[in-house]
Parts: sequence; C-alpha cells; structure tokens
Amino acid sequence: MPRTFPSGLTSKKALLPPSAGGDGTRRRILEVALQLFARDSFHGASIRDLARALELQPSALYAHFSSKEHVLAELVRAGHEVHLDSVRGALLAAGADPVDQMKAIVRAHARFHAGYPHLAIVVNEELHALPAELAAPAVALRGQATALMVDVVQRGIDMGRFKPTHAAAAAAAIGAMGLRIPYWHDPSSDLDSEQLAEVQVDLVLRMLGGA
Amino acid sequence: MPRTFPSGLTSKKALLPPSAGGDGTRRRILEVALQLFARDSFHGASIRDLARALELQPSALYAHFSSKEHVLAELVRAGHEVHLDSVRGALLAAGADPVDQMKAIVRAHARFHAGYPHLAIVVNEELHALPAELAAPAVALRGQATALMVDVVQRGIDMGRFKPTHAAAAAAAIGAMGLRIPYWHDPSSDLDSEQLAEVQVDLVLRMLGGA
DNA sequence: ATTTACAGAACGATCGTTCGTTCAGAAGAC
DNA sequence: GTCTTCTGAACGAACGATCGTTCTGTAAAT
Repeated sequence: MPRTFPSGLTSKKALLPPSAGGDGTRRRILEVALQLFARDSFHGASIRDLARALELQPSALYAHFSSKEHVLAELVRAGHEVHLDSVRGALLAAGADPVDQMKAIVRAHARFHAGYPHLAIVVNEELHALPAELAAPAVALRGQATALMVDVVQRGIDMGRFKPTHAAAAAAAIGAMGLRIPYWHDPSSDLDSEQLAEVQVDLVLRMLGGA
Repeated sequence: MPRTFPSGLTSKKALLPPSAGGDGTRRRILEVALQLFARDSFHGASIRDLARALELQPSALYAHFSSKEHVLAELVRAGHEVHLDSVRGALLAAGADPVDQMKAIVRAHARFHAGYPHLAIVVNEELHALPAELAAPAVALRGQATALMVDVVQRGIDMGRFKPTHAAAAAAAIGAMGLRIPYWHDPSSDLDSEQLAEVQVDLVLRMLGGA
C-alpha cells in the first residue's frame, strides 16, 4: 500500500555521515535503519522489516545492538553530534562579527539538512520515541546547538547589527527554515545544496535586519 | 517510561476546531485520538490505548470508525480543511495588494499552528502513515494551500513588491516558520498567539524585501 | 420491534526479544 | 604444522505480549 513521502528523499541509499556508526555490519544496520525509520517512522518499521532489508535474520541484529531502541538512539545521537560539530566548527571559523557568525551558522545548518535529509528527519521526528534515558545524549547536544544560535542572535542585537522584532521568534524561524529542507528540497533541481544554503543565509540576514 | 515532548503542547486537552468531527462519542474519539497521535504518533498509539483513555472497550470504537486508519484520515482531512479555509478566507478578505495578501496568509497560517498545535503536528507528521487512497483528500487540500502561497509570492514579485533571491525557497521558508510553531511556542509565555502571528508577518515581509 | 452503542471474549497476525545451535576463523598449545 | 579451543556472527524456531479487528450478546433508546 503506497504512502506519500517527502520528495527530497529520492536517493536510493540513506546517507549516513562517514564519521558515524562504526564499520561492517553494524554500520550497515544503521544505514538501513535510517532509511526505514525515515520512511516508516520508528514504530512503523519492525525489526523484521529491518532484517529483511538487510538479508539477515531478526535475531542477528542483537549481536550488534541490544534493542531496537538502541539502534534509533545511536542514529539520533550521531545525527545531533554531526550537526553540532558542523555548526560549532563553522562558528569558530567565522571570526567575531555577528553577521559573519550568523552566515556561518545558517550555512552549516542548511548544509546539514540538505546533505543528510534522512538523518535530519529521523533526528527531528523520532527523538521523542525514545525513553528519556536513551534520548538524553541527543537532547544535551541539541541544547548546545540551540544555545549557539540564540547567543549569536542576542550578541548581534546587543551590538546593534540585528534588529528583529522578537529575538526568540526570529531564532525559531531561522531554525525552522533549515529543519524543513528535507521535506521539499530536491537536490536534483535547479537549486543545489550550496545555492540553497546561500539563499537561506540571504533570507536570514534580511529577517534580522542586518547590514 | 517518560518521553521527551514539545513544550507547546502543555494544554490538558487537545484542541479540535468546533467545525470538525461531528458530535457525541465520535467527536470524543477524535479529540482523544488527536491527543494520543500527537504525543505517541499513529503507530505508537494503539486502539487499546485510545479505548482506555476514552473509558471504552476497543470494540466500541468500531461503531464510529471502520478502522484506526480512518480515525487518522478524518483528523488529517479536517485539519487540512480548517487550515485551507482559514488561509483562503484571510486571503479573500485582504484585497488586491500582494503585501496585504501576504500579511493575511502568514497571519492565518501562524494562528492555525499556534491555535491547534496538536492538530498541526498530526497533520504534518502522520499524513504519510496513511495509504495513498485515505490520504488523498488531505493531499488535495494541501496542494491548494501551497498553491495559494506560491501564487501570492509570485504575484508580488511580478508587481515589483517582493524581491526574494529565490521564490520557491522563500515560499518554503515562510511555510516552515509556521509549521514549526507547535514545537517551541508556549502560549502561556510573554508572546501570545496574536503577537506571534504579527511577529511572523513582520519577519516574512523583511524576508521578501517588501515595502 | 428495530436500531444504536456498547461490553466482553476471541480471532489470527505480528510485535520485540530470547533461545539453542551452527559455522567460520583467530589464537594458543604442542 | 597440526590440533584444540575459543569467539563472534549468524540461523531457525520459539516465546509471551500486544496488535487491529470481528463476533456475539445485551441494554437502552426510538
């Protein structure tokens, strides 16, 4: 029975960052689970679905993960880690000007969501399928990324470079623009990922009333 | 086992628009299902969970809906209908100026997502849990709402009132700002729903480079 | 008397997980 | 260099629980 599905996830394989997941069968499990969880959601994809796609028996998965929830937890944690590293790295390389810092953050944020659409979807939609204990590492990472964004907005305001009507609402809007990329952006369209990132940078600077 | 959960959904009852769902037990089922589907997702909430919250036996639900999927389908359809009616009504009342039209659309869009956060979440996250046939009515409504937004952006560009770097990306960003409201906005905060809508209107006009 | 809304029991299917086993390959003993 | 031991990954069967749904009966309302 066919389901509707975001158009941006056309790629046959779900992209998992090279740094994440380890190697061998363990990594294969994470890659296929990423694909299935993104398409069917955590509760909608069964261990047997996952095993079938891997051409393994369901029981074989338990040699690599202690439960289905632990597979999701690792995806969600790794996704948040890659995102935070990307945003933080861009920020550190951006110098002291809040406008440059904001450009760097938005660019990194957009690149992540355009480059890893499956991971972005799973990270954002399935985190709350985890018990608090398993979600905690990802929640902590998310808090850091949010704080970076809020701090740059606030610093820009304090320095007179940004003049948004409402700082928190602006920060939320900036985050939202990136978060939704996997649901509409088609990487094979006329707008590639790099161009999209630059367009979002431009939109954000306009929103903030920057130079 | 506690799960993480959007902060904006603090309200005890999940709000369902008065126009939607009918009356009596049928409406109660939709209200409680809305609450559960928003919190646990469609696959994560069982018929027995739903019946327990309603203080009914599972079998009693089938006097009102022919399947679990039909409950979700009705929520998703009604949600899209209320959203489209709201946006279209605002647009029709706005006159011919694209700036006024955009203000009206963004205001209606934001009000919907702030006023019906549970419904907005279910509409956006659980639509793809439905087989194409059951999703079709909602998909058709969604297409109309998207077209309204895109048309207003395009008309504003043609008339020289908007100058976004990329029309489609701008339209997506505008939609995204509203869609994410249920995940962060706390209606009991200093920023109420009406103020939030005005802030988003302001952000959007800046983005579009309008007057 | 018919219809409606529910209860209660039960259906087969599928869920996540565990069990005992097999088998290939590495490590160590002789 | 051969034999033995151990380890890790995988299979196939099975577990109890829960899934969505259906059936039968009943009590109240029309």
